[in-house]
This record gives sequence, C-alpha cells and structure tokens, in this order.
Amino acid sequence: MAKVTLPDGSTLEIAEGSTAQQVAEQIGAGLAKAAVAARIDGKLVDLAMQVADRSRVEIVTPKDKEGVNVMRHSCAHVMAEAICSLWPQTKLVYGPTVEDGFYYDIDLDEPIRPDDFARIELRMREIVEADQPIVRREMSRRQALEELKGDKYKTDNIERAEGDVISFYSHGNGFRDLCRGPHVPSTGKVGSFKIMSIAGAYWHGDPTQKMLQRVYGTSWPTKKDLDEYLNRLEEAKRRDHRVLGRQLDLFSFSEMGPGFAFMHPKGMVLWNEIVDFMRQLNGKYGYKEIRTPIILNEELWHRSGHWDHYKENMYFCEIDQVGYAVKPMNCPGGCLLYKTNKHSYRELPLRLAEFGMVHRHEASGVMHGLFRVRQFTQDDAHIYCMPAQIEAEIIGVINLIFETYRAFGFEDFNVELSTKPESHIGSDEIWETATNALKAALQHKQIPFKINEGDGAFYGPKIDFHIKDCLKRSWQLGTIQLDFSMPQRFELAYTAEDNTEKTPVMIHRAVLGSMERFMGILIEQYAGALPLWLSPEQVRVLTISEKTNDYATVVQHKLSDAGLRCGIDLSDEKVGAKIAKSHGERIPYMLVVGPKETESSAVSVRIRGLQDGRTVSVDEFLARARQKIADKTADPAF
RNA sequence: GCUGCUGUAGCUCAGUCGGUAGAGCGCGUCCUUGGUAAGGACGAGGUCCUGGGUUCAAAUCCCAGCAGCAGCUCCA
Repeated sequence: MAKVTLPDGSTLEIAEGSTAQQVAEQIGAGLAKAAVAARIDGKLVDLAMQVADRSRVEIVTPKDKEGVNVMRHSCAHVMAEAICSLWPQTKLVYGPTVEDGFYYDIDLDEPIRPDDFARIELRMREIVEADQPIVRREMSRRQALEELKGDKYKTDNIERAEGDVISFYSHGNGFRDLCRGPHVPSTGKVGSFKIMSIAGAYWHGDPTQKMLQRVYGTSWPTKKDLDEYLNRLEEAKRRDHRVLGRQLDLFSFSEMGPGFAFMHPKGMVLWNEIVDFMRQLNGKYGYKEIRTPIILNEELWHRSGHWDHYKENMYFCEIDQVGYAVKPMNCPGGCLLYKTNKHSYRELPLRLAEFGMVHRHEASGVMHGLFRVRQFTQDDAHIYCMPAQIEAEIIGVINLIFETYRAFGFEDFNVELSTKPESHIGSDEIWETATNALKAALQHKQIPFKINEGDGAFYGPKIDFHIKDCLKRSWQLGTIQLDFSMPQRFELAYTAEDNTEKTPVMIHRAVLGSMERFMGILIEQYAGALPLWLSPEQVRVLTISEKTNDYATVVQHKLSDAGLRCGIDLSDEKVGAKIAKSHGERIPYMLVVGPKETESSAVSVRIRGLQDGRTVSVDEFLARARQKIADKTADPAF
C-alpha cells in the first residue's frame, strides 16, 4: 500500500502503482467522472500517470483554470486530427492554448476557408463521439529525432524542448503528435468547441520564414459556457468603437487618407472635453503649454537620431529644394524651443506640455480604427530637470496619470518597467541611476509593476501604463521615459549653482498616449454611453406635439445658456420614436415636454437606460445635471 | 509589409446559370397633433472600389492596383 496527501490535508491509502485516475475513483465517482488531469506534487500530469508513495495528489477538473486549458489543448489535437484526415498532406507545426481557446499552426499549401469550418467541426464531433483514449508515449530525445527525421517542424520543436524525455500523444486511427502534454484521458472529454477563424502566421514569428495557416478554435467545459463566450464576443462587437464612431457620428475615415481620422462635430466635443480636462490638470501640476511646428527641416532629424532610427516610418517633402520631414515625435521641436533661452537651475524643473500632432507611416496592415492610426495627437510633455529631481518628477507624473485615469473611470490598469536594451547609448552608471529612480518612484507609490528586461528605449528606461479594453486587448496609454541622449545631441544646458554649464535630464511623458486611441478606448469602455460630462449632447428636449414647441424652445435655451449641451427634437414624430432615437444616440437625459409640463414650468426627465421617468422643475433638473457634470459622475441617474 | 477574406444607395446588406440593380434604416414632401424604446403614404438617391482582360453581353468570370476586415510582425 502507498499513502498520498490530498489538497485538504487528509491522507489516502492507495494500492501500489495506482494511477491518478484510480485515486480519483477512490475519492468519489463524481470526481472521477469530472477529472481531466491531475497535479502530482504540484506538477500537472495525465490521469494515467502512476502516483508514487507519499506524493501530494490533486485531481484537476474543469473548475480549475488549468483543467480547462488541458481540455483546450486536447481539443487542439482533435482539431489537428480532423484537419489531417481532411487534408492528408497537412504538416503539423505547433498547437498551444491561448486565452479562451487554442490554435494550431499548420503547413498546408491549400488554403482552409471559413466554409470548411463546418466540415472540420463535423469530423471533430465524430472523433469526440468515438471517445478514443489519448495515450502518452515517451522516448529519448535521440530516438524521437530519429523517428521524426525529415519533419523540419517537429525536429525543430524537439530541439527546443527541455529535458531528455520526449513525449508523444496519440489517439484514434494512428493520429500522433509530439507534445509535452498533459491531455484529457480520451477524446470524449474535450468539451464544447467551435472553430473561430483562420489567419496567417510566420514560423517562429519570423517574417523571412514561411507563412503558415493558423486555425483558431475555442472550447469550453459545457455548451452553456461556449454560448456565453460567443455572446460575450457579440457584446464586444457591439462596443466596437469603429462601429459606434459611425453610429454616433463621432469620426470617420476616407480612402483619401488611410489612417487619418476625420473628427466630426460630435467627436470634436468629446475631443475638446478631454483636452480641456488635460489642460486644467497640466496647470495644476505645474506645466506650461507650448506648440511646435509639424514640418521641420530634415537636418533636425539627422541630429535627433530619427533619421537613423525612424526614417522608414516618416513622411517627407521638399520645398524650394530643401528637404523637410513631418514630425513623428514632438521632442526635437521642443528641444529647439528650449534652446531659445539661457536657463538657470532656478527654473528647473521646466515642464512643457504640448498637444502635438505627429505622423507615423505605419505598415498598412496594422491600422485599426482610432486605436492605430498614422496621424495622431499626443498629450505630450517634456520635463527638463536636474538628476536629483528625477524621482520627485516621476512621482508627480504618476500622480497626474492616476488622477487622470480615475477621472475617466478607469481603475484597472497595469504598470510595466522596461530596462536597458542591448543597443543603447549612455554609461551603465547613468542607466542604473535612471532605472533606480523609476523603480524608487514606483515603490514609493506602492505600485506593483512588471519588469520588461531589455525593453527600454535606446536612450533610456521607461514606465508604461497599460489598460485592457472590452475585447481583452491590452493597450498602452501613458508612458514615462527618461532620456539622457536628446539633451546631449541638442547641447541643451542650464547654468548650475556653481556657475558651470550642465546638461539637463529630459523626461518624456504622455498620460493618455494619443487622443485618438484614448477616445477609442473611452467609446468601447462605455459602449458609446459616455459619462454625462463627456457626452457630445447631454440633454435633448422632446416635444409631445408641435403645440408645445414654444415651451420646449424656451427650456432648451435656458439649459444651453446655463452651459449644458442641449438639443431639441421638434420633428413630426411620436414621442416614443423620439425616445428611441435619442436612446440610439446615447443621449443621457431626454426631457419630454407637453401641455402638463408647460403649465408648471417642469420637464419629464427620462434617463438613458432607465424605463421610468420623473417630473421635476426645470430649475431642479438644471441644478442636478450641473452637479453631475461637475462631479464627472459616470451614471446620469438621479 | 505578409497570409486569408471582403468591396453594390448616406448606413447595414440581398442580387440564382454572365443578360444594364433591390430591401430595410436614413433623407425629402405630405397626411397625422399623437404622453415615454420606432404611426402611415409618396418620392429622391447607384461610375455595382479603380484599371485592364475574357465574352455578343460582366455587379457577376480572370489579372493587377487601392481600401477595409481577421490575424502575424511592429507600435501611442
């Protein structure tokens, strides 16, 4: 007999040589049925694995996130078998799990099309119904290389694998794949699945390598989980800022300028609200605002290093036989401005903010609504300071960033610190000082952060602030970068206390990142139903009939004069239709006025998203709405 | 940039076998004066992405380009 420890701390006597599956059966039939894998001494393994004496055993079910991943991985194998049986010339490359599902990279010259998904799923279902056991077989690295001789993908995978024991998993009619595992015990246990999409992907992500086909699938423990996931995707589609941008008439794009957004009147209201907010906050944090030219002499960009490091992303033009470049970043222009005066250490830190419009010629395939464009406006700033001031300045920027994100309703973000890259300029000491300053600032603020070793800019380390959108894509918003290079290249100086010329440190910072991207994120975050203070149209007066047009107009003027963005719908429609239309445009407040309201100088307030309204006096409504706007409350209800 | 898919009215989309185009929404006019998520009638609106090719004939088939979408790579 052997003894094992269970997760609750209890011990269980088992027969010598029992498998994890047998342990599960001994614990209970229900658990044995639900089991998909096991954890022995913390290591995730197949249920068929033998359990050694005195080990810790945990039966893994679909309730465990790793259990679901095991199912997904097995599902990827089932899909691989289905594809191989439909296209026998398929070469399998690599099939991992990803968030919400899995994919399999395959090398197959004939393209798989969405029309083929149903066929693949059908074949997968046959494989699942057959409930064939999934069997692990181990061999030495040498033997594995021998067996797979000629298969460059699998040989490569073996070479990348750790350890000397290489495992294969097989099931069904001779399907076998090199795989670390673990897997569910049989093909009947892969859950509910769906093939989602097909895309191209390079082998090893290397553009010089062959483009493979990547087939994406999703799988979930139950049909219900799958349906919920598919509904979530639908919801995400409804929130897509590209769709809402058109529906709400906020912005558009034209073939005449790929990647250049056209901001419509309503979009500009949102834009200006964001700018106003940032201006006010910049003032509070001691920034002065500047503006620098969009097009500058080519020579400047040689000096800044952009010519060498950024040329392929820049736009150029020639005027009077002189070469000019359109700025991809604001810093060189800012440096020229700094140099127009002599500076004393007494002026530092000098904080100069700029809503700077930059152009970057991004690759054609990467554009994505407002999230990734070729022309955008950064809420940029450059802080010129002495080395001893760095940490305090960083803390100031962090405070500014957090205050901003909270005001816009974002509480959930993560912070990353990127350190010295291989190719860099500046001494190791100065890098260490800079990195430590960033770290110290984060620690001082007790902000947890992840370190991206070697991911900094060539001129200095940086802190990035990331946020996740409703599709769970992560986007970089703010950034703080320390720069010791640009000040030297531009020979920036300040006169120190001892009357010597010293080089200031430059801190680049952006809070929102880009106005465009931030607008897109806001739209998706709120599914178009923006907080009252940001809504392009905050209130709309709706008439019952044209008999009350006069009163409705008086109400509209009163609210507009008080500073509310107030529209009016005098159209020849029933009030129900006006409500529906206003809801479609995500107007926070709909004020219905008819004879009843006219008599008592009142409005019947209907609030976005709510069914029932209430009648209040115009003055009371105005007071409440102004309070909501001042407080930047996201929910307009009162 | 690479791979795959798509491009028809302002928007969302249909259009069979190759035979010169249709719906809903929106827009305009009229009827209706109606109390909380879409009242009715009529009407206007198209270089079927662009350029070639095949054909008696192309929205439709073929080629190229442009743009968009899903990814890859890159990035704010």
